[in-house]
Amino acid sequence: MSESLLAGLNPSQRRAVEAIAGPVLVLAGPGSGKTRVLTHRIAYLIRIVGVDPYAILAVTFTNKAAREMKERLEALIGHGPAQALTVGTFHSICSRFLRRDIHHLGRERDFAIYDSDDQERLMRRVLRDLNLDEKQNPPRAIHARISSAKNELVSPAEYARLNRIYFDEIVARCYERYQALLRESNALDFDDLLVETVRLFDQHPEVLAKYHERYVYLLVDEYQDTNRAQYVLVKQLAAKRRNLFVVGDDDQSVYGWRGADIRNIRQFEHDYPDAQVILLEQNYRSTQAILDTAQAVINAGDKRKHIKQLWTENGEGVQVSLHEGYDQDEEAGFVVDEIARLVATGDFALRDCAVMYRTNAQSRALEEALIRRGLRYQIVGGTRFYERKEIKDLIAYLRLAHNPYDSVSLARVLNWPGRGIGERSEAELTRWATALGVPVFQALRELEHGGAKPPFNSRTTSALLGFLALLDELVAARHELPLAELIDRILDRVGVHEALLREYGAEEGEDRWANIEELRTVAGDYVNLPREAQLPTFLEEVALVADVDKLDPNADAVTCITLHQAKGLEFPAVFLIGLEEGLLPHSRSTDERDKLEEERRLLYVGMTRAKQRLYLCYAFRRTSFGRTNLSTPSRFLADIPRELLKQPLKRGTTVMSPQSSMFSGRSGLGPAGSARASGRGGAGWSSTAASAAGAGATWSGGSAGRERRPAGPTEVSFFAGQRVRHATFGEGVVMSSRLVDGDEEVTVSFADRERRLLASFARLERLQD
DNA sequence: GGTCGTTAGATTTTT
DNA sequence: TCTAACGACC
Repeated sequence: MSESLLAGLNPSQRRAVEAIAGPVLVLAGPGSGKTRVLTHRIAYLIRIVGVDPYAILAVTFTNKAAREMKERLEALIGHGPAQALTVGTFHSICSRFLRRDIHHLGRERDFAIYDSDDQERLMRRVLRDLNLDEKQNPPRAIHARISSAKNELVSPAEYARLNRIYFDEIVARCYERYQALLRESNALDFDDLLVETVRLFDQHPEVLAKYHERYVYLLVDEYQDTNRAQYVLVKQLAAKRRNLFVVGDDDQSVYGWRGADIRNIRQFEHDYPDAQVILLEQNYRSTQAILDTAQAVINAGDKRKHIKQLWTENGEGVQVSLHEGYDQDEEAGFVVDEIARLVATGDFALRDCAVMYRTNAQSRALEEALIRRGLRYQIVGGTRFYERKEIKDLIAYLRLAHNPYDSVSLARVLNWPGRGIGERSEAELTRWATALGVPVFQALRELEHGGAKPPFNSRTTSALLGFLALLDELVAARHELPLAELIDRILDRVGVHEALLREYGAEEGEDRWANIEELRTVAGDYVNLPREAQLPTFLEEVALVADVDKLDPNADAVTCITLHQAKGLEFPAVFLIGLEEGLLPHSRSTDERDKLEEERRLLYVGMTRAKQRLYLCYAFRRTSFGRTNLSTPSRFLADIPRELLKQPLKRGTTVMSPQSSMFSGRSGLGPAGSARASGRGGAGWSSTAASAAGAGATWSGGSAGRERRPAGPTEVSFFAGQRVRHATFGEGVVMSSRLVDGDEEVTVSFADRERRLLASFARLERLQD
């Protein structure tokens, strides 16, 4: 047995599998077989060392990874033992712990889990309660601060103590109130799942001891993306046994914005001085050509402590391609054509191809091109199923059946479908509950008993009582019915179908109803669980599923996915699109070095997803927010030696300026390449708006024959500051000018206001100063 | 209290 | 370009 578990592992992987005791850090380059190491190590512990699977806890980054790990383990150790393992994300594992032990913190186990939408709604209520203006204090911004504070394990009291700017004082007050309302609603938000677990272990050593007793071996995947709270949690759990095995790659740390702290992995040896450190450098995924290109990008970044030298026996492979599209549509057209071509060769299936991008918005042009071409595809993310209004409304009813104190869900459906409880009455109800110091549900109960004098007229009162009766009925039904039937009861009793038809008309109403039916089908799968467990399990899974979890690897379809979600996946052919300044690196990440480096790693992650073919694409101009702008190729591209890239030249295409030797060679580029390239896009890419739009741009159309060349001017003829006269509007000053769809659009500030004019029509007269 | 039309703002990335 | 939120009306 030992043979088969270790066979086929390289010496480093083998060391990692066999390093049983004490802390171990595995720095695993992309495609170096870390999943294999994790699963084989677990199997090894069970089969060879004789560890009870019950004593093993493994943390993965997504539910999908957890599921796959379990599946692989089933093949290695059998169904029974695999089921006894604890495998999941930090959030799902914490949720499980808390369902069991949250009563030690004086709370109830039926808590609801608030997602970002719920969190924002609750924050709105907080602002209203505190009489703060939403415009001046954007709920999302405040919540973002609170979320970061939680990730850093900073409590409301501590936050208030930290003397800071005025805004923080507001945040502190909101934080306090926000937590109070969560508690009143018997709810936890995503961050609380971690924070409360840490607090539980901190305040109740006897509970932690129980977990110490149980979990002898800890494994954590994607350790580079852990935040402070997760770091502390791991430390708590590992404190006694110290059998902590973490796997990660600081080159793939891309969740800094979510509180992930790259130092957790970089300082592991400092935290655990006796740690064994194992580097996995052999890559089994990609061709050498892809690896070289990816390493050129990552090595041009900041210096790292452990520099991995990735290598592979996979052979050189096909050169990485670089492609400039005329605009996002042509870029998408190229990608789609190329996918069709790859598939036609018979070497690739649709499922082998993935297109990756920085922002979800980029998927639109792509989706259109795929539809036009008739290729099957699946888009990960975007408008998520569980975020659709009708789905969230139905789930709100389910959550109320589970926990009627859930104030966000209550407010959500209080008047849906409309039952005569308008905005006014809702506000009144909330204010009344706040005054009484009770949850809204409790306030409704007061109304029923005619206790404290309620501020409602008789019509509103009876509407509210009708709603309360409905809630009571659902809460009762929750104990009597299996999940699927509970849903049917809600749909029927609430009149969801009729409401949807009334609200959206026949066509859209039926579409939305189809979504409801889909949810109903999903719920049917829970019938195998004990009746009492069906609803809570369902709600928890709904709350904690990630989009990527639903990716179907068996569907024969092109995968469209953000770079973040692509982490951990691999595809034979990968297209990275939108490699432009402002997009990657994203414009909000260019002002800080750390953020910029994270963008670089993001590109690296994307590139290293590719097994055989990698295409790097950018567009010459791009429309966002309905405005078209010329774009500059990403500065990171300048870090790739030109000889590593193949630029598929197409008929009649000369890309950009004559010196489109694109890369001025790497000589002298050094690690500061990004710094040098900043602002102007790098010397090699002197395609600033002016030169690209100017004489140098000998662009003559996209791929074979698709004529998209602008017929109008190729460079702007008006400049900011210039004084002009218009026949109707009089004199004005040019604010800016740009090329749009073959014309020049000039923004001019006239006496009354600013106007956008097309140069070809406006006949602007240039005035001398 | 519900409906319609206008407008400002939005898009980083997500458990 | 698209959406949610707001204000004017019924």
